[in-house]
Amino acid sequence: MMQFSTKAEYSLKAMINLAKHYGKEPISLAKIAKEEKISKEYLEQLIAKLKANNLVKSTKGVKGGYILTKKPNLISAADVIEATEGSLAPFYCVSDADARCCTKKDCLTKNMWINVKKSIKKSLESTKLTDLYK
Amino acid sequence: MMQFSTKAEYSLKAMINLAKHYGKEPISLAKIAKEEKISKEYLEQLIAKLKANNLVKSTKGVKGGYILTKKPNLISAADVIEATEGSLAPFYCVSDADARCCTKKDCLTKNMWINVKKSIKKSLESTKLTDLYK
DNA sequence: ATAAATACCAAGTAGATTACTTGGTATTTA
DNA sequence: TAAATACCAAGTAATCTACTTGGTATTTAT
Repeated sequence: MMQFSTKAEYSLKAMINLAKHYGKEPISLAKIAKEEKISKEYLEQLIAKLKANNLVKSTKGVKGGYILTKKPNLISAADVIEATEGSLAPFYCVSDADARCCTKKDCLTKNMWINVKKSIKKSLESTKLTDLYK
Repeated sequence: MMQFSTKAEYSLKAMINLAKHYGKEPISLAKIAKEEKISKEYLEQLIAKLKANNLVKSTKGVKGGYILTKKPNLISAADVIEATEGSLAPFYCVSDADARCCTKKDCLTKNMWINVKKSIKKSLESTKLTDLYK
């Protein structure tokens, strides 16, 4: 089955948590993990990807933690999910990472996957962090 | 990564193969498998699902094989992929099979997944077998 | 200075899933 | 009666997910 994994779920929860505290002091990973009921050690790996994609920044040491790099209304679900899942491509032949596919000039099936990918992207890009909490 | 598996790929290939021969004699699984370069034994499992979803019908014995139950322009990619992949839901909380999700009355994240699912479905439902070959 | 709390990093692992294979039985036609 | 087909159930190797384990580096409070 084609389903986003808990990577998408957990990273969205973490980003929503940070969005709610936007403008305040950094929040530690331990606090986010506890509040969102996610393994801290696993979330660590996901937030590393969010940082690599410039969605959060960190400060070390006591009182350290994470904050968003941008206002919550400027970060989309697509940004978050693409960072942690790696791609929004619903099929390998339309993934940037894995572009092996049929060699045909104009593959009709590939065109279909391109459309599916576009529609997924559109949905997720139009959803901002601010749309995910009230 | 959220990607459809080879189940979607193989079953689409098989159905396109059958669509091209629509109205003629049944085609054997062995022939489809050979032409599409798919393991016959694996394809057997996939075509069983297509049959269970009433997309193909079979005749046994020598000269036996498979034919489509409907005209190729009446069968969508969504029909085929849903039959073999099990669901088009991009996240467990919007899957019919697995409806466990947050207990909140109006979960904003769930609403997002509902929209994503709808847009995937729309793309795949609008693509008929006849759109996948010329 | 030192201890505590934090981020950061690399490698290992159990369980689930995918993509098959294996070894059959049942049915139909030549 | 033999061959070709569909149909069926169970086993399996490789891969992926969702972690865990065991550290190091940095910063603040005491």
